Amino acid sequence: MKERLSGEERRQQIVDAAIDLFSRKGFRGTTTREIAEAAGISEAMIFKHFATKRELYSAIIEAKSETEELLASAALAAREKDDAGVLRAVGLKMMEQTERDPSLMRLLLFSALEGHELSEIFFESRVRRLHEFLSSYIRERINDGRFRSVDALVAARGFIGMTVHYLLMHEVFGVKRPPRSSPEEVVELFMSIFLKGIER
Amino acid sequence: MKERLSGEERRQQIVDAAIDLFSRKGFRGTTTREIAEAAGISEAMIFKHFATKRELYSAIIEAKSETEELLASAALAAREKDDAGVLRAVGLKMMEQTERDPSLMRLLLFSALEGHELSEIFFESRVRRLHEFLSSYIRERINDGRFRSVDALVAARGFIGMTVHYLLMHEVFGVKRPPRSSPEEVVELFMSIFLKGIER
DNA sequence: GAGATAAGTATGTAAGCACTCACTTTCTCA
DNA sequence: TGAGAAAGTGAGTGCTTACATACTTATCTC
Repeated sequence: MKERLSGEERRQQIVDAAIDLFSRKGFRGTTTREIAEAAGISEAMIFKHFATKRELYSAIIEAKSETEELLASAALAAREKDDAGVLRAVGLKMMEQTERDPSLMRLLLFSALEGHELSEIFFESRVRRLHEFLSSYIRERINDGRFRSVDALVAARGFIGMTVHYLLMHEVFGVKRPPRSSPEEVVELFMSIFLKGIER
Repeated sequence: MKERLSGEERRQQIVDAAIDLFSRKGFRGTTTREIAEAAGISEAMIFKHFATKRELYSAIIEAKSETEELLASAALAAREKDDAGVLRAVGLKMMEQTERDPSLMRLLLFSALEGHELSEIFFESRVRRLHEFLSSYIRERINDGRFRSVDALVAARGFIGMTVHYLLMHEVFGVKRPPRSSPEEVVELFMSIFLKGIER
C-alpha cells in the first residue's frame, strides 16, 4: 500500500498537508509529527526536504504570495471607467478566491498575528496591492469629478473591508452565510451602497 | 525589592500579564514561564491561582466577554431615528474601544483561529450583539421607507466591516494610520458613504 | 507571641517537541 | 546487472513544556 514518490511529488504532498494544518492550527499549533502523519510518511522525510519547520512554513508563504493577476478584470473595467464594474470585479475576485482557497485568509491572519518574518511579503502581495489599485482608481474618479472629494485610501479600505469582513465571519468565526444571499448578491449590495455613497 | 501581594492582587497581576502575552503571541505561543516572568513571580504561583494554563486563558476570555453597554449612545440615537447618529455611535465605539484596549481584537482573532472552546461566547458578546443591533435598526428604517429594501443583516455587516477592517489593518497588520485622518474623520466618511448609499 | 493561614519558592517530572543518525529499500542507467 | 543515487524509515537526542511536590517565609488573629 505504500507508494514511493519522486522527490518533487513528495515535496508537494508535504506542502499540501502542511498548508491544511498551518491554516487550521497556526505555525505553533502544528507539529511536524502531524504533518508527517497527514502526508503518510515519517517525520524524517520532512527534514529531507526542508531544513527546519520554519523553512517549510516560509516556503508556503512565499508560494502563496505568488500573485496571479487578480486585478485583470478590474483593471479592464477601470480603463473604461466602469465604476460598478470595478467594484464588482474587486469584490467578486475576493469572494471567489477565498472560496476556492479558504486556507489563504487563515494563513494570512495567522502569520500576521504570530508575527512571522515573511508575513509582510504575504500582506504586500495579497492585500496592499489591492488597496493601492482601488484607491488610485477612486482618486482618479474624484479628479474626474464623478466621486465626492474624500480620502481615497480610507474609502478604498472601506469597500474592501465590507467584503473582507464578510468573509472573515465565515472563514474564521464560522458564521453561516445568510441563506438568502449568494456571494454575487452580497457583492452587488456592497457595490451599490458604496457607489451610491461615494458618487457626487 | 520583592513585594508580597494579597491573593486577589496577585491574581489580577497574573491575568494582566497573561492578557498582554496571549494577545501578542496567542495561547500556544505563550508559555507559563513567560507569564510568571512578566508578573515577577515563580511559575508555581500561577498554578496556585489557576489549575491549568487553559483555565487562565478561559478566565481572561470570560472577563473580556463581560459586556459593558457599548450600545448605549447608539441606542439613544436609534430611539430618535437619527440615522447618522446611530452609525456614528457604532463606528466610534468600535474605534474608541479598540484604541483603549488593543488586546481585545487580537484575543478575539486568536481565540477564533486557534479554536478555543470559549471563543463563541467571546464572539457572541463582542460581535454578534453589534450585528444584531445594527441590522434590526436597518430593518426598522427599511420598514419606515427611509432605507432602500436590502438584506439588513448583510448591510449591517458591511458597515461594521468597514470599521473593523480599518482597525484590523493597524492592530494586526501594522499598517500606519493615514496621517491626515483622525478616527473621527474616518468614521464620518464611512458613515456618510454608507448612509448615502442605503438611503432611498 | 504562638500558631494558623496564606504567599511564595526551588526543584523536580513526564510528556512532547524539532530535529538527527544510522540504516534499508527501491529505482536508474551505463 | 550491478553500483550509485535517491526515497524512505525507526529509534533516538537534548531541550522545552505544563504542571507537581515539598518546602520556606511573611502576615494575621486571638
